[in-house]
Amino acid sequence: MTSTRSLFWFRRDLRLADNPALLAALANSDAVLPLFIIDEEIAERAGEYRRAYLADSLRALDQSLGGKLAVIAGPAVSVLQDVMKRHDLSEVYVAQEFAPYGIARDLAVTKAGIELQQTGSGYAVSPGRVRKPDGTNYRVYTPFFRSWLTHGWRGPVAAPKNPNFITPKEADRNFPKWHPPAGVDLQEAGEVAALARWQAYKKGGLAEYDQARNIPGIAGTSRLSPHLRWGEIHPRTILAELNQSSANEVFRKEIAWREFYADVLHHYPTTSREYYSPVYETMRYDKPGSKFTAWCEGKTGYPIVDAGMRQLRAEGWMHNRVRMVVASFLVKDLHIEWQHGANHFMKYLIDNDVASNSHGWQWTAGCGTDASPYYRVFNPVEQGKRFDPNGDYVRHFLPELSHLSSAEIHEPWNFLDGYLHDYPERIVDHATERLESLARLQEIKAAKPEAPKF
DNA sequence: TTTTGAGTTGTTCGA
DNA sequence: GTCGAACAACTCAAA
Repeated sequence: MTSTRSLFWFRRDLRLADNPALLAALANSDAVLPLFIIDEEIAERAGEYRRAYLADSLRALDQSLGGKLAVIAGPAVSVLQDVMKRHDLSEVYVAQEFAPYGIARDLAVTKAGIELQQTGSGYAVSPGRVRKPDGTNYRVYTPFFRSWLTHGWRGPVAAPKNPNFITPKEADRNFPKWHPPAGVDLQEAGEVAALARWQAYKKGGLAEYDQARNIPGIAGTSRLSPHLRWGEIHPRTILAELNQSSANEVFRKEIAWREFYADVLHHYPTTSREYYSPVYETMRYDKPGSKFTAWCEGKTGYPIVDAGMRQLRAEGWMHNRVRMVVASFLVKDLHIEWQHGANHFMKYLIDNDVASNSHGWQWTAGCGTDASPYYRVFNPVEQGKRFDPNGDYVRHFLPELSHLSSAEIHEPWNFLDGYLHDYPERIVDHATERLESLARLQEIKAAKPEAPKF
Protein backbone atom coordinates (compact mmCIF):
# COMPACT_ATOMS: atom_id res chain seq x y z
CA MET A 1 0.00 0.00 0.00
CA THR A 2 1.24 3.46 -0.83
CA SER A 3 1.37 6.03 1.89
CA THR A 4 -0.88 9.07 1.55
CA ARG A 5 0.33 12.52 2.38
CA SER A 6 -2.13 15.40 2.63
CA LEU A 7 -2.36 19.08 3.26
CA PHE A 8 -4.50 20.69 5.93
CA TRP A 9 -5.22 24.26 4.92
CA PHE A 10 -6.02 26.41 7.97
CA ARG A 11 -8.12 29.46 7.14
CA ARG A 12 -10.69 30.60 9.69
CA ASP A 13 -10.32 27.60 11.97
CA LEU A 14 -7.07 28.24 13.84
CA ARG A 15 -7.55 25.50 16.43
CA LEU A 16 -6.94 21.80 17.04
CA ALA A 17 -9.89 20.98 19.34
CA ASP A 18 -13.35 20.42 17.86
CA ASN A 19 -12.00 20.58 14.32
CA PRO A 20 -13.67 17.78 12.27
CA ALA A 21 -11.92 18.83 9.07
CA LEU A 22 -8.52 18.36 10.69
CA LEU A 23 -9.60 14.97 12.05
CA ALA A 24 -10.74 13.97 8.56
CA ALA A 25 -7.34 14.91 7.12
CA LEU A 26 -5.49 12.87 9.73
CA ALA A 27 -7.87 9.91 9.54
CA ASN A 28 -7.49 9.62 5.76
CA SER A 29 -3.74 10.22 5.53
CA ASP A 30 -0.51 8.83 6.88
CA ALA A 31 0.95 12.29 7.31
CA VAL A 32 -0.43 15.83 7.13
CA LEU A 33 1.25 19.15 6.46
CA PRO A 34 -0.50 22.02 8.28
CA LEU A 35 -0.45 25.24 6.24
CA PHE A 36 -1.67 28.81 6.53
CA ILE A 37 -1.53 31.03 3.45
CA ILE A 38 -1.02 34.76 3.96
CA ASP A 39 -3.20 36.56 1.47
CA GLU A 40 -1.18 39.69 0.72
CA GLU A 41 -4.10 41.47 -0.88
CA ILE A 42 -6.15 41.14 2.30
CA ALA A 43 -3.17 41.92 4.51
CA GLU A 44 -2.69 45.15 2.58
CA ARG A 45 -6.31 46.16 3.08
CA ALA A 46 -6.53 45.09 6.71
CA GLY A 47 -5.48 47.52 9.38
CA GLU A 48 -2.56 46.99 11.72
CA TYR A 49 -4.91 45.74 14.41
CA ARG A 50 -6.27 42.81 12.43
CA ARG A 51 -2.86 41.92 11.09
CA ALA A 52 -1.30 41.95 14.55
CA TYR A 53 -4.06 39.73 15.93
CA LEU A 54 -3.62 37.22 13.11
CA ALA A 55 0.16 37.16 13.58
CA ASP A 56 -0.36 36.42 17.28
CA SER A 57 -2.90 33.69 16.50
CA LEU A 58 -0.56 32.00 14.00
CA ARG A 59 2.23 31.93 16.56
CA ALA A 60 -0.16 30.32 19.05
CA LEU A 61 -1.32 27.74 16.51
CA ASP A 62 2.27 26.88 15.63
CA GLN A 63 3.01 26.30 19.29
CA SER A 64 0.05 23.90 19.58
CA LEU A 65 1.36 22.10 16.47
CA GLY A 66 4.80 21.67 17.98
CA GLY A 67 6.39 24.12 15.57
CA LYS A 68 5.10 22.39 12.44
CA LEU A 69 2.91 25.09 10.91
CA ALA A 70 3.93 26.18 7.42
CA VAL A 71 3.17 29.84 6.69
CA ILE A 72 3.54 31.04 3.13
CA ALA A 73 2.52 34.33 1.54
CA GLY A 74 1.09 34.49 -1.96
CA PRO A 75 -1.94 33.73 -4.11
CA ALA A 76 -3.72 30.62 -2.82
CA VAL A 77 -3.63 28.72 -6.13
CA SER A 78 0.11 29.02 -6.76
CA VAL A 79 1.05 28.45 -3.12
CA LEU A 80 -1.04 25.27 -2.99
CA GLN A 81 0.32 23.97 -6.30
CA ASP A 82 3.89 24.64 -5.22
CA VAL A 83 3.56 23.14 -1.73
CA MET A 84 1.73 20.04 -2.95
CA LYS A 85 4.37 19.37 -5.55
CA ARG A 86 7.36 19.93 -3.29
CA HIS A 87 5.96 17.83 -0.43
CA ASP A 88 4.29 15.22 -2.63
CA LEU A 89 0.82 15.84 -1.16
CA SER A 90 -2.24 14.34 -2.83
CA GLU A 91 -5.25 15.81 -1.00
CA VAL A 92 -6.24 19.18 0.49
CA TYR A 93 -8.53 19.21 3.53
CA VAL A 94 -10.44 22.31 4.61
CA ALA A 95 -13.47 23.56 6.50
CA GLN A 96 -16.06 25.18 4.26
CA GLU A 97 -16.11 28.97 4.09
CA PHE A 98 -19.15 31.14 3.51
CA ALA A 99 -17.99 34.76 3.31
CA PRO A 100 -17.81 36.20 -0.23
CA TYR A 101 -14.02 36.47 -0.39
CA GLY A 102 -13.47 32.92 0.87
CA ILE A 103 -16.02 31.55 -1.57
CA ALA A 104 -14.36 33.29 -4.52
CA ARG A 105 -10.90 32.12 -3.45
CA ASP A 106 -12.01 28.51 -3.02
CA LEU A 107 -13.76 28.61 -6.37
CA ALA A 108 -10.54 29.80 -8.02
CA VAL A 109 -8.65 26.95 -6.33
CA THR A 110 -11.18 24.38 -7.51
CA LYS A 111 -11.15 25.78 -11.04
CA ALA A 112 -7.36 25.45 -11.06
CA GLY A 113 -7.88 21.71 -10.62
CA ILE A 114 -7.24 21.41 -6.89
CA GLU A 115 -10.04 19.48 -5.25
CA LEU A 116 -10.92 20.60 -1.72
CA GLN A 117 -12.06 17.94 0.77
CA GLN A 118 -14.56 19.91 2.83
CA THR A 119 -15.71 18.94 6.32
CA GLY A 120 -17.82 21.21 8.51
CA SER A 121 -17.72 24.96 8.86
CA GLY A 122 -17.33 27.60 11.52
CA TYR A 123 -21.02 27.40 12.41
CA ALA A 124 -23.11 25.04 14.53
CA VAL A 125 -25.49 24.84 11.55
CA SER A 126 -23.88 25.72 8.24
CA PRO A 127 -25.47 28.59 6.30
CA GLY A 128 -28.22 27.38 3.96
CA ARG A 129 -29.23 24.45 6.17
CA VAL A 130 -31.98 26.11 8.19
CA ARG A 131 -35.08 26.35 6.01
CA LYS A 132 -38.77 27.13 6.31
CA PRO A 133 -41.14 24.21 5.65
CA ASP A 134 -41.50 25.47 2.07
CA GLY A 135 -37.74 25.26 1.55
CA THR A 136 -37.01 28.98 1.47
CA ASN A 137 -34.75 30.85 3.86
CA TYR A 138 -35.73 32.97 6.84
CA ARG A 139 -35.56 36.77 6.79
CA VAL A 140 -36.70 37.34 10.36
CA TYR A 141 -34.50 36.38 13.27
CA THR A 142 -36.89 34.81 15.78
CA PRO A 143 -38.44 32.20 13.44
CA PHE A 144 -34.90 31.42 12.26
CA PHE A 145 -33.79 30.94 15.84
CA ARG A 146 -36.60 28.47 16.61
CA SER A 147 -35.95 26.51 13.47
CA TRP A 148 -32.18 26.56 14.12
CA LEU A 149 -32.75 25.08 17.59
CA THR A 150 -34.94 22.35 16.13
CA HIS A 151 -32.35 21.58 13.46
CA GLY A 152 -29.69 20.90 16.11
CA TRP A 153 -26.00 20.16 15.66
CA ARG A 154 -23.37 17.57 16.47
CA GLY A 155 -21.45 17.61 19.73
CA PRO A 156 -17.86 18.84 19.93
CA VAL A 157 -15.01 16.48 19.03
CA ALA A 158 -11.67 16.26 20.80
CA ALA A 159 -8.31 17.40 19.46
CA PRO A 160 -6.42 14.74 17.44
CA LYS A 161 -4.42 12.17 19.43
CA ASN A 162 -0.84 11.46 18.30
CA PRO A 163 -1.19 13.28 14.98
CA ASN A 164 1.47 12.66 12.37
CA PHE A 165 2.28 16.13 11.09
CA ILE A 166 4.91 16.73 8.44
CA THR A 167 7.66 19.10 9.50
CA PRO A 168 7.99 21.96 7.01
CA LYS A 169 11.30 23.44 5.92
CA GLU A 170 12.36 26.64 7.69
CA ALA A 171 11.97 28.45 4.37
CA ASP A 172 8.25 27.63 4.52
CA ARG A 173 7.79 29.12 7.95
CA ASN A 174 7.37 32.78 7.12
CA PHE A 175 5.56 34.08 10.16
CA PRO A 176 4.48 37.67 9.65
CA LYS A 177 6.05 40.24 11.94
CA TRP A 178 3.02 42.40 12.42
CA HIS A 179 2.56 44.45 15.56
CA PRO A 180 -0.26 46.65 16.81
CA PRO A 181 0.25 50.43 16.68
CA ALA A 182 2.20 51.92 19.58
CA GLY A 183 0.16 52.09 22.77
CA VAL A 184 -2.47 49.63 21.54
CA ASP A 185 -3.05 46.57 23.68
CA LEU A 186 -4.88 43.78 21.83
CA GLN A 187 -6.45 40.87 23.65
CA GLU A 188 -4.46 37.64 23.50
CA ALA A 189 -5.06 35.52 20.40
CA GLY A 190 -5.05 31.75 19.91
CA GLU A 191 -6.92 28.62 20.87
CA VAL A 192 -5.47 28.37 24.36
CA ALA A 193 -6.46 31.96 25.14
CA ALA A 194 -9.90 31.41 23.60
CA LEU A 195 -10.66 28.32 25.69
CA ALA A 196 -9.29 29.97 28.84
CA ARG A 197 -11.45 33.05 28.20
CA TRP A 198 -14.54 30.93 27.66
CA GLN A 199 -13.97 28.85 30.79
CA ALA A 200 -13.32 31.95 32.89
CA TYR A 201 -16.41 33.67 31.49
CA LYS A 202 -18.55 30.61 32.08
CA LYS A 203 -17.56 30.60 35.75
CA GLY A 204 -17.67 34.37 36.06
CA GLY A 205 -19.74 36.76 33.98
CA LEU A 206 -22.06 34.44 32.06
CA ALA A 207 -24.62 34.15 34.88
CA GLU A 208 -25.25 37.91 34.65
CA TYR A 209 -24.94 38.17 30.87
CA ASP A 210 -28.57 39.13 30.24
CA GLN A 211 -28.21 42.19 32.48
CA ALA A 212 -24.53 43.06 32.20
CA ARG A 213 -24.11 42.77 28.44
CA ASN A 214 -25.58 46.23 27.84
CA ILE A 215 -23.32 48.10 30.24
CA PRO A 216 -20.13 49.01 28.36
CA GLY A 217 -18.42 50.32 31.49
CA ILE A 218 -18.12 46.83 32.98
CA ALA A 219 -16.65 43.61 31.57
CA GLY A 220 -20.12 42.13 31.07
CA THR A 221 -19.55 40.47 27.69
CA SER A 222 -17.39 37.47 26.86
CA ARG A 223 -15.14 39.13 24.26
CA LEU A 224 -15.14 35.82 22.40
CA SER A 225 -15.91 37.52 19.06
CA PRO A 226 -12.29 37.66 17.78
CA HIS A 227 -11.82 34.01 18.76
CA LEU A 228 -14.98 33.01 16.91
CA ARG A 229 -13.97 35.08 13.89
CA TRP A 230 -10.68 33.17 13.54
CA GLY A 231 -12.14 29.86 14.64
CA GLU A 232 -9.90 29.64 17.67
CA ILE A 233 -12.99 28.23 19.33
CA HIS A 234 -15.97 26.65 17.59
CA PRO A 235 -19.49 27.80 18.57
CA ARG A 236 -20.40 24.12 19.15
CA THR A 237 -17.90 24.04 22.01
CA ILE A 238 -19.71 26.96 23.62
CA LEU A 239 -23.27 25.79 22.89
CA ALA A 240 -22.58 22.36 24.38
CA GLU A 241 -21.88 23.96 27.75
CA LEU A 242 -24.86 26.32 27.96
CA ASN A 243 -27.78 25.52 30.25
CA GLN A 244 -31.43 26.62 30.25
CA SER A 245 -31.06 29.66 32.53
CA SER A 246 -32.21 33.00 31.16
CA ALA A 247 -28.66 34.41 31.00
CA ASN A 248 -27.50 31.31 29.09
CA GLU A 249 -30.51 31.58 26.79
CA VAL A 250 -29.66 35.19 25.92
CA PHE A 251 -26.06 34.18 25.24
CA ARG A 252 -27.24 31.29 23.03
CA LYS A 253 -29.32 33.79 21.09
CA GLU A 254 -26.26 35.92 20.44
CA ILE A 255 -24.48 32.88 19.00
CA ALA A 256 -27.59 32.35 16.87
CA TRP A 257 -27.45 35.95 15.61
CA ARG A 258 -24.00 35.20 14.23
CA GLU A 259 -25.42 32.14 12.47
CA PHE A 260 -28.48 34.05 11.22
CA TYR A 261 -26.41 36.80 9.63
CA ALA A 262 -24.14 34.21 7.99
CA ASP A 263 -27.25 32.51 6.62
CA VAL A 264 -28.68 35.79 5.31
CA LEU A 265 -25.39 36.67 3.62
CA HIS A 266 -25.24 33.18 2.13
CA HIS A 267 -28.63 33.68 0.48
CA TYR A 268 -27.99 37.31 -0.49
CA PRO A 269 -24.23 37.45 -1.10
CA THR A 270 -24.22 41.00 -2.47
CA THR A 271 -25.53 42.37 0.84
CA SER A 272 -22.03 42.52 2.27
CA ARG A 273 -21.79 45.80 0.35
CA GLU A 274 -25.26 46.49 -1.05
CA TYR A 275 -28.57 47.37 0.56
CA TYR A 276 -30.58 44.41 1.83
CA SER A 277 -33.68 46.61 1.36
CA PRO A 278 -32.99 48.22 -2.02
CA VAL A 279 -35.38 51.14 -1.48
CA TYR A 280 -32.88 52.63 0.98
CA GLU A 281 -30.41 53.00 -1.84
CA THR A 282 -32.61 55.79 -3.17
CA MET A 283 -32.53 57.75 0.07
CA ARG A 284 -30.70 61.09 0.12
CA TYR A 285 -27.35 60.79 1.91
CA ASP A 286 -24.52 63.20 2.61
CA LYS A 287 -21.03 62.61 1.26
CA PRO A 288 -18.50 61.73 3.93
CA GLY A 289 -16.48 64.86 4.75
CA SER A 290 -15.28 66.61 7.87
CA LYS A 291 -18.14 65.21 9.96
CA PHE A 292 -17.22 61.69 8.95
CA THR A 293 -13.63 62.41 9.97
CA ALA A 294 -14.84 63.71 13.33
CA TRP A 295 -16.86 60.51 13.79
CA CYS A 296 -13.85 58.32 12.95
CA GLU A 297 -11.66 60.24 15.38
CA GLY A 298 -14.18 60.29 18.21
CA LYS A 299 -14.68 64.06 18.09
CA THR A 300 -18.41 64.46 17.46
CA GLY A 301 -19.08 66.17 20.78
CA TYR A 302 -21.42 63.37 21.91
CA PRO A 303 -19.62 61.56 24.76
CA ILE A 304 -20.95 58.02 24.30
CA VAL A 305 -20.26 58.16 20.56
CA ASP A 306 -16.76 59.53 20.99
CA ALA A 307 -15.90 57.06 23.75
CA GLY A 308 -16.93 54.18 21.48
CA MET A 309 -14.92 55.41 18.52
CA ARG A 310 -11.88 55.84 20.72
CA GLN A 311 -12.29 52.39 22.22
CA LEU A 312 -12.18 51.03 18.67
CA ARG A 313 -8.77 52.61 18.12
CA ALA A 314 -7.49 51.78 21.57
CA GLU A 315 -8.45 48.10 21.55
CA GLY A 316 -9.42 47.07 18.01
CA TRP A 317 -12.79 46.21 19.54
CA MET A 318 -15.94 48.02 20.60
CA HIS A 319 -18.73 47.07 23.00
CA ASN A 320 -21.83 45.92 21.11
CA ARG A 321 -24.24 48.39 22.71
CA VAL A 322 -21.94 51.23 21.70
CA ARG A 323 -21.54 49.83 18.15
CA MET A 324 -25.28 50.37 17.71
CA VAL A 325 -25.12 53.88 19.13
CA VAL A 326 -22.22 55.04 16.93
CA ALA A 327 -23.74 53.35 13.87
CA SER A 328 -27.09 55.02 14.41
CA PHE A 329 -25.28 58.35 14.84
CA LEU A 330 -23.39 58.01 11.56
CA VAL A 331 -26.43 57.02 9.52
CA LYS A 332 -29.24 58.94 11.21
CA ASP A 333 -27.53 62.02 12.64
CA LEU A 334 -24.85 62.52 9.98
CA HIS A 335 -26.87 60.98 7.10
CA ILE A 336 -23.86 59.06 5.82
CA GLU A 337 -24.32 55.68 4.15
CA TRP A 338 -23.72 52.64 6.34
CA GLN A 339 -21.00 51.25 4.07
CA HIS A 340 -18.58 54.00 5.10
CA GLY A 341 -19.03 53.06 8.73
CA ALA A 342 -18.85 49.34 7.99
CA ASN A 343 -15.54 49.85 6.14
CA HIS A 344 -14.11 51.79 9.05
CA PHE A 345 -15.15 49.01 11.42
CA MET A 346 -13.63 46.34 9.18
CA LYS A 347 -10.33 48.18 9.17
CA TYR A 348 -10.05 48.34 12.95
CA LEU A 349 -12.01 45.44 14.42
CA ILE A 350 -10.09 42.30 15.35
CA ASP A 351 -13.45 40.46 15.17
CA ASN A 352 -14.07 41.70 11.61
CA ASP A 353 -16.67 39.23 10.43
CA VAL A 354 -18.21 40.48 7.20
CA ALA A 355 -21.64 38.89 7.76
CA SER A 356 -22.08 40.18 11.31
CA ASN A 357 -20.55 43.55 10.47
CA SER A 358 -22.50 44.34 7.32
CA HIS A 359 -25.79 43.07 8.65
CA GLY A 360 -25.29 44.63 12.06
CA TRP A 361 -24.80 47.93 10.27
CA GLN A 362 -27.77 47.39 8.00
CA TRP A 363 -29.95 46.52 10.97
CA THR A 364 -29.04 49.80 12.67
CA ALA A 365 -29.36 51.77 9.43
CA GLY A 366 -32.92 50.49 9.05
CA CYS A 367 -32.26 48.79 5.70
CA GLY A 368 -31.50 45.35 7.17
CA THR A 369 -33.37 42.43 8.73
CA ASP A 370 -34.94 44.42 11.56
CA ALA A 371 -38.59 43.34 11.85
CA SER A 372 -39.63 46.42 13.81
CA PRO A 373 -42.44 48.43 12.19
CA TYR A 374 -40.96 51.78 13.24
CA TYR A 375 -37.77 53.61 12.32
CA ARG A 376 -35.33 53.49 15.22
CA VAL A 377 -33.23 56.56 15.84
CA PHE A 378 -30.97 56.12 18.84
CA ASN A 379 -30.68 59.14 21.10
CA PRO A 380 -26.99 59.33 22.05
CA VAL A 381 -27.66 61.21 25.28
CA GLU A 382 -30.40 58.86 26.47
CA GLN A 383 -28.35 55.81 25.53
CA GLY A 384 -25.40 57.22 27.47
CA LYS A 385 -27.47 57.93 30.58
CA ARG A 386 -29.24 54.59 30.43
CA PHE A 387 -26.33 52.26 29.74
CA ASP A 388 -23.42 54.22 31.21
CA PRO A 389 -25.21 55.75 34.20
CA ASN A 390 -22.07 56.40 36.21
CA GLY A 391 -20.13 57.63 33.20
CA ASP A 392 -17.41 55.04 33.80
CA TYR A 393 -17.15 54.09 30.15
CA VAL A 394 -17.00 57.68 28.89
CA ARG A 395 -14.55 58.69 31.59
CA HIS A 396 -12.22 55.82 30.67
CA PHE A 397 -11.91 56.76 27.01
CA LEU A 398 -12.40 60.54 27.22
CA PRO A 399 -9.97 61.90 29.80
CA GLU A 400 -10.99 65.46 28.84
CA LEU A 401 -14.37 64.75 30.45
CA SER A 402 -13.13 62.82 33.46
CA HIS A 403 -13.61 65.84 35.74
CA LEU A 404 -17.38 65.76 35.18
CA SER A 405 -19.78 63.97 37.53
CA SER A 406 -22.00 61.13 36.37
CA ALA A 407 -24.92 63.58 36.18
CA GLU A 408 -22.96 65.91 33.89
CA ILE A 409 -20.82 63.66 31.76
CA HIS A 410 -23.32 62.82 28.99
CA GLU A 411 -24.29 66.49 28.51
CA PRO A 412 -21.16 68.60 28.88
CA TRP A 413 -22.87 71.47 27.04
CA ASN A 414 -25.14 72.01 30.04
CA PHE A 415 -22.35 72.69 32.49
CA LEU A 416 -19.98 75.61 32.98
CA ASP A 417 -16.82 73.52 33.04
CA GLY A 418 -17.95 71.01 30.40
CA TYR A 419 -15.37 72.23 27.90
CA LEU A 420 -12.60 72.90 30.40
CA HIS A 421 -10.23 70.44 28.73
CA ASP A 422 -10.86 71.06 25.03
CA TYR A 423 -13.66 68.56 24.47
CA PRO A 424 -15.19 69.39 21.05
CA GLU A 425 -18.56 71.12 20.67
CA ARG A 426 -21.35 69.00 19.18
CA ILE A 427 -20.96 68.83 15.40
CA VAL A 428 -24.76 68.48 14.92
CA ASP A 429 -27.91 68.90 16.97
CA HIS A 430 -29.48 65.49 17.56
CA ALA A 431 -33.11 66.68 17.71
CA THR A 432 -32.71 68.51 14.40
CA GLU A 433 -30.97 65.64 12.62
CA ARG A 434 -33.48 63.12 13.91
CA LEU A 435 -36.25 65.08 12.18
CA GLU A 436 -34.09 65.42 9.07
CA SER A 437 -33.57 61.66 9.00
CA LEU A 438 -37.31 61.02 9.38
CA ALA A 439 -38.00 63.51 6.58
CA ARG A 440 -35.59 61.70 4.25
CA LEU A 441 -37.30 58.45 5.16
CA GLN A 442 -40.66 59.95 4.19
CA GLU A 443 -39.24 60.87 0.80
CA ILE A 444 -38.51 57.25 -0.07
CA LYS A 445 -41.73 56.00 1.51
CA ALA A 446 -43.72 58.50 -0.55
CA ALA A 447 -41.86 57.66 -3.74
CA LYS A 448 -42.05 53.89 -3.32
CA PRO A 449 -45.64 52.91 -4.25
CA GLU A 450 -45.98 53.16 -7.98
CA ALA A 451 -49.73 53.39 -8.30
CA PRO A 452 -51.34 51.78 -11.32
CA LYS A 453 -52.68 54.32 -13.80
CA PHE A 454 -56.23 52.98 -13.74
C1' DT B 1 -55.43 31.15 -0.11
C1' DT B 2 -56.34 34.11 3.26
C1' DT B 3 -55.82 35.47 7.68
C1' DT B 4 -53.73 36.26 11.91
C1' DG B 5 -50.17 37.26 14.98
C1' DA B 6 -45.57 38.57 15.93
C1' DG B 7 -41.54 41.31 15.49
C1' DT B 8 -33.35 42.07 19.65
C1' DT B 9 -31.27 45.80 21.04
C1' DG B 10 -35.96 52.59 20.82
C1' DT B 11 -37.83 57.33 21.50
C1' DT B 12 -41.13 60.70 22.43
C1' DC B 13 -45.19 62.50 24.22
C1' DG B 14 -48.62 63.29 27.43
C1' DA B 15 -51.05 61.94 31.50
C1' DG C 1 -40.01 61.16 37.71
C1' DT C 2 -42.77 57.32 35.87
C1' DC C 3 -45.58 54.82 32.76
C1' DG C 4 -48.26 53.45 28.83
C1' DA C 5 -49.39 54.53 24.26
C1' DA C 6 -48.07 55.85 19.77
C1' DC C 7 -44.97 55.56 16.25
C1' DA C 8 -47.43 53.74 11.02
C1' DA C 9 -49.98 51.27 9.25
C1' DC C 10 -44.97 47.28 7.71
C1' DT C 11 -43.19 42.67 6.64
C1' DC C 12 -43.01 38.09 7.32
C1' DA C 13 -44.07 33.44 9.13
C1' DA C 14 -47.20 30.07 9.95
C1' DA C 15 -51.59 28.14 10.32
